Amino acid sequence: MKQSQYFIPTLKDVSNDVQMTSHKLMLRAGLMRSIGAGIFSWLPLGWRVIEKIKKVLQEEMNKIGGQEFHLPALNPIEYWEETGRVEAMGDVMFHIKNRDGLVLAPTHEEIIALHAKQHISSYRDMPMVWYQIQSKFRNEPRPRSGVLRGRQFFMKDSYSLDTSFENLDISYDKHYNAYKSIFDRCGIKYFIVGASSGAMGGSKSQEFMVESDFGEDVCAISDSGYAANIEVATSDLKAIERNKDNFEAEIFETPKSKTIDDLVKDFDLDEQICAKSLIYIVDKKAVMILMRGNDELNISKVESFFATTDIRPAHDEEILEITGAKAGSLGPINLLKNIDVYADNLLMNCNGLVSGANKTGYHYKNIDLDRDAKIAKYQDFRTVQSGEPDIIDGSTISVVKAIELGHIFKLGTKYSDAMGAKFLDTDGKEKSIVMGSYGIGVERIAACFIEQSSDDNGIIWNKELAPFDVHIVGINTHKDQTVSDYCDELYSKFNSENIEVLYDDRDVSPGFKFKDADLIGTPIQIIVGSRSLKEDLVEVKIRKNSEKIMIKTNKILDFIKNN
RNA sequence: CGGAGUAUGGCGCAGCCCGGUUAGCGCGUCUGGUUUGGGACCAGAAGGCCGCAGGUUCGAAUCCUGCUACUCCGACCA
Repeated sequence: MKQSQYFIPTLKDVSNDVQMTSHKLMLRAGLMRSIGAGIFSWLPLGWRVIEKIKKVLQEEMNKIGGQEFHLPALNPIEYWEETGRVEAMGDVMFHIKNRDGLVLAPTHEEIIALHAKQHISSYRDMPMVWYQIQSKFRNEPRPRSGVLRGRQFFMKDSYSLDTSFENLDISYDKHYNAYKSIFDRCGIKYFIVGASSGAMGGSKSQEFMVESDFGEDVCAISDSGYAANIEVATSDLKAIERNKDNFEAEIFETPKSKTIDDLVKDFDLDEQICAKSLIYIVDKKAVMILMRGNDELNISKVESFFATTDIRPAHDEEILEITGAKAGSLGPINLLKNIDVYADNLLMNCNGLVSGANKTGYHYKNIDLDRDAKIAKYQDFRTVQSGEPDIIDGSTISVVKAIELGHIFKLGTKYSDAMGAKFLDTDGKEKSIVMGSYGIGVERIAACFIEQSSDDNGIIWNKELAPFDVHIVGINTHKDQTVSDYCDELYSKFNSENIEVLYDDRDVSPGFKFKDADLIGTPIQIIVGSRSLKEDLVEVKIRKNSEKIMIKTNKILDFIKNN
């Protein structure tokens, strides 16, 4: 591609609003432009990068037997009603206003299950891996950080269809390995965490994560290799030990202590033994959850424990009605209404606890959960924090922010049951197809790569994702005929050898070309100037380390082929 | 959805508090000339209903009200 005829609108600077390095560089290098919150145009150079990513995705998916589809973004809502996801998706799904019954698909489990129902009827028809790389639409409440969270974005989504959960394990493992190959080939540093399945449903799920301050996920990782999304992360902290002395529970006045912090300060107590009592409305039913005073409730764990997302904190009036006290004085003893009380594992069989008395301005001390309270179940409800020992070998956990690049799910039969996607098994019995679903954010690969591979001058592409293999920088091509002749010759030679080449033949000063070349960041630049050309040499600049190599003009093609 | 901020030629910004000539600056663009190995220089030129709608005022980019868009923070902790 000759740069004088190619649209690469590079910029010297971008608005101060743009925070993320990758976002800045995508704009500056002329890869992409935003036309609204979470909506982007890919410009020719950026589109080449997206195409490179797609190629890696296609090759690795094809290797595990994937078959590429292209499913419509416009979906009849009826299929979404069948699986109950119109409600589950809520505002996230776009609804078409001037044509009843159409939505924009945020994902494609329903349509896959539909086609499976239409045409998969025997165990002989499986396994299948169906995938696509296609635009997804999600009405994100707050798009952010450039292409990281958009309202329209590309997703590589694939779906496995199997005859049994054992075979689902095989398809899942194939995807797991394919995803590793994909991110390895892209040259991205990532880690894999166990995750919550959330609204998708199903059993096991894992996420492929890139550590970044701009990430929206929080993960617990340690040197031993422990890695889990904070939603499901656990640590090896032990429950508080029982005191030998076991005094009678005793009520005491705490008029000024509204929070655990107040209580600790006002009465010089250990924060650990001040149990906090949280009232939640789960599936319209009130429950109390007891936590150590210094612990944070993990709402994802609550969701998966109760197997529902219909969870909210109780309102003040509800709290008063249920407990007989205002928030700040709640506890497991003397509740007004008979509700189930759950407690975090770290409080298991504890005594000597301090907690509210369900009488505004009063607390109990010396509470023995075994003796004084009725705990429906002890469960892990807490959020892991940095510094805690992990469950592998006690290595210290760090809690880091991360960007979710990919997510793989064992869905099971949730969607096939709902849509009636069944098959006849070897035993002649009708069974539901067992599904898995697997997604990768295409733009996020580009963004994460740039986050990890750039310097002050611009992007540093690797071979796999680079929009072009080489960039010929012709010095004074418009003044020096020998330079432009040689560049032209090199350019057509590369083209005939299928080496993807960008040739800067513009009539601009050398400095300008150097700056743009570094910003665009192809792995190799070939700098052609009259001085070196007189000695039959050209200069090769390796972008990643700025190494400069002088090469004989007749050897340059071999050099590029071998690098 | 809660909070904060921003909106001024193509891009990046100043001006606004404290209303008052013709709304500035840098980059980019166009013309001519000089330049050419790390974003050249000189001269000239084009390009703005100062986000939208109301209001206050003799007079509004500037003050007030409403709306819209965008950006950032937050959406367990009783």
